[in-house]
Amino acid sequence: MDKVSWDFYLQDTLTIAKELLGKYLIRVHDGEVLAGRITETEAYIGDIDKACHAYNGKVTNRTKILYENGGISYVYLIYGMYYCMNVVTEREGKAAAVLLRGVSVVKGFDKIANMRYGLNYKELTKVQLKNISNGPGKLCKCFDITKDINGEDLCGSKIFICNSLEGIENIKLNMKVSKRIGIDYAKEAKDFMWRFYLE
DNA sequence: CTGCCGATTTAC
DNA sequence: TAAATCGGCAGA
Repeated sequence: MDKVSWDFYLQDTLTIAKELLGKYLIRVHDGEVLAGRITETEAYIGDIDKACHAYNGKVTNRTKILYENGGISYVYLIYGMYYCMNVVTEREGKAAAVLLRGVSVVKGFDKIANMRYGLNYKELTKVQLKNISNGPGKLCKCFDITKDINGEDLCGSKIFICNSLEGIENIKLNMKVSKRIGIDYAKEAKDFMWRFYLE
């Protein structure tokens, strides 16, 4: 496995958000390898972004992790019932991250189907297949990403990202750019074109 | 301590 | 279109 190295995460956040598309999120769960190809991301940059939890230098127990050196995870609970996973980016002192909004499953099908729906992969309906991991809360459920993954080293062995996977073809698809989702409260920042996805 | 609210999902 | 559901955060 061609694991992404620590220095990748110190780059500019928008660059990382785009570069993450097509890479593979790997989760090692009870010794089993689960993998998904990243298809959708969003950037959050504290300095200028009212939608960022650490906007304008805000530091709380939850957000302090966003100020650390890139290369760790930031997982938080939203709406009382779903987790969202972010990749912390840039150098220590700058609060920024990339939210993972969608992946397509490439490895660990049965385990993931069971985690998500309590079914075997072959039992899933067309609709369930289509919607299995196409949202931030959904992919966290698929990969069992909860708050005990918060702060996890992305160069460690529990969860990390790879450029390529053995036996998996790297498909090249077109990248699209748009406004971010679900942040209507964020004034002018809601219109930033910081969402990136593969067709 | 109280009360509001959200980087979502799903079912009605 | 609305309900589910709870931790973080601000204000008192």
